[in-house]
Amino acid sequence: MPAKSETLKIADIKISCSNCSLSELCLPHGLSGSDIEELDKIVKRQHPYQPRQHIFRAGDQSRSLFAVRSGALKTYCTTENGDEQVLGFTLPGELVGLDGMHDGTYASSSIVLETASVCELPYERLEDLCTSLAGLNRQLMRVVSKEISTDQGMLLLLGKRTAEERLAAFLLSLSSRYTSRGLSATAFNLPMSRQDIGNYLGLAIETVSRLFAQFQKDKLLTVNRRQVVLVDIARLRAMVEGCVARDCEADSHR
Amino acid sequence: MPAKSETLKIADIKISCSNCSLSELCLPHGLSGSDIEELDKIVKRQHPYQPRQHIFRAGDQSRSLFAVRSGALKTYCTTENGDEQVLGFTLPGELVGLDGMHDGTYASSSIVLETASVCELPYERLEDLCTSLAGLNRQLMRVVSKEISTDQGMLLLLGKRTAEERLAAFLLSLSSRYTSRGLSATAFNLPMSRQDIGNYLGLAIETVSRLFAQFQKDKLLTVNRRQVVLVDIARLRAMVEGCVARDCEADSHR
DNA sequence: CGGAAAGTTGACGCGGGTCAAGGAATGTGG
DNA sequence: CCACATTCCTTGACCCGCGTCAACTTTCCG
Repeated sequence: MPAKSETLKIADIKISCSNCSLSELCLPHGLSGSDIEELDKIVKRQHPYQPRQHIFRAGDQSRSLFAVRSGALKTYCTTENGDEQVLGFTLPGELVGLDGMHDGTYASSSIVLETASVCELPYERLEDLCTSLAGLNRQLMRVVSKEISTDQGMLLLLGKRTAEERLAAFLLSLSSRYTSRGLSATAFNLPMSRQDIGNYLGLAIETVSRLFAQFQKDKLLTVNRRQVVLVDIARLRAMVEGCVARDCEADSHR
Repeated sequence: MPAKSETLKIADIKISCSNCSLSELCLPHGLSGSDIEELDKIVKRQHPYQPRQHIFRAGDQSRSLFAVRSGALKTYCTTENGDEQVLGFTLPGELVGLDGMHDGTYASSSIVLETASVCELPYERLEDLCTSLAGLNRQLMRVVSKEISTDQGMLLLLGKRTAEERLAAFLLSLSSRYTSRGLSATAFNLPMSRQDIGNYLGLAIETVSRLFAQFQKDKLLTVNRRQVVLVDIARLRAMVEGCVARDCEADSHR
């Protein structure tokens, strides 16, 4: 299919790390212009992935990191029982596949929730580039280190917080992530189902549904299926007040 | 105190990465002999830390990774409310401080549970070394990536598992970690209090205590304060059967 | 020896899981 | 464009796992 590769080339001309609006959130953050161009050379860009397509699955040979340019992903793993644990949601500018570097296979799976454009970064070429660009190496470590901090924040949430606090924290996290992408802090669409939210927060789907209803009754937000408008962010913040780790509020500053 | 630095020098002669029995679990894993010697040169080794001493605290300027050579650490963070979430326990051969690399301060605190010898690895020198030793860079990524997988395993445990399953999984994890350090898989001392265990597993201290009693009644183990003997590992395994992620059982293979 | 910290055990109650039923939105084939 | 199925979401009723409170014992340490 020769037409396909031509389409790809045309796309490549238009899209690069240097003109990507997300570069400040993504790997290029803090790199010099020429370093970004080097990085850009190893990025593979493909046709958009459709909902329910997998970027990779747990157990697959792991060869690449993936940066999301648009859309939304869900990362999860599966137990031998067959039940699923949602590990996180990936928004534009964020990376997935970090957990595949330690033993050659991915430990989790990543599936598309909303049609997504994704940049693929082969480990091997990334590694080579890291030896020549110290800044890239440092930035990669930062991203990975931040991932660890985020996961540890989730441990706190799951270990200590009530259902109410968990949902409030979840909504505020989404809100601040949308904000740093230039979107509304108060009105957004949830890319994921109640099922996914409940699974992620360690709650039954019915509990999530009831909490949305209760939050609406309490005039904290309005919600209609996946459309959410946060009405009283201050009170939502108050609910999770003192529930986030000190010196760990990375999400809210960036 | 000139005698002090002499003591250190003598210790340095005796202890190095190349003769460390933990090198296979630690950063040197997979490195060549000469690479290990390079790594060894940047390691700072200090006097043992005593129980209740901090290796670092959340919010401190972060400058180093730390590798535990003996003893045991607890890593935790604190909310603004003042309550604590235990994030993990560090045994010999394991690293702490990975979460400090992304913004120059540690996101968590690390405190000594049992008198510990610790090797300090300054980020800056480690970074330099990574550009010349590709193997070290790769190994560092592996360690970090594994940390992410481990944390995500905990998310599953906290999100989906009953109190019983959590404690069983915790004991089995300790058992396998002791095994890979050449210690008994069945008889060991817990380096941490019931408080710490409960906090880590998202359970009340009373629940932990009751579960130990119940496990003992069920002939799964014997326990006397911190001395534990796992009597029926097979049944303990059965309890967490299907509760661990597929393709994620890193702990049990190494 | 005295006080504190750590651990155990029992009684009780609530947060949130489970089960069940039904409505609303979306997809599918005729 | 409609009938039907399916998925997603909501709401109510029930109840159990585990947190909370309290009392007591044992160990630790100055």
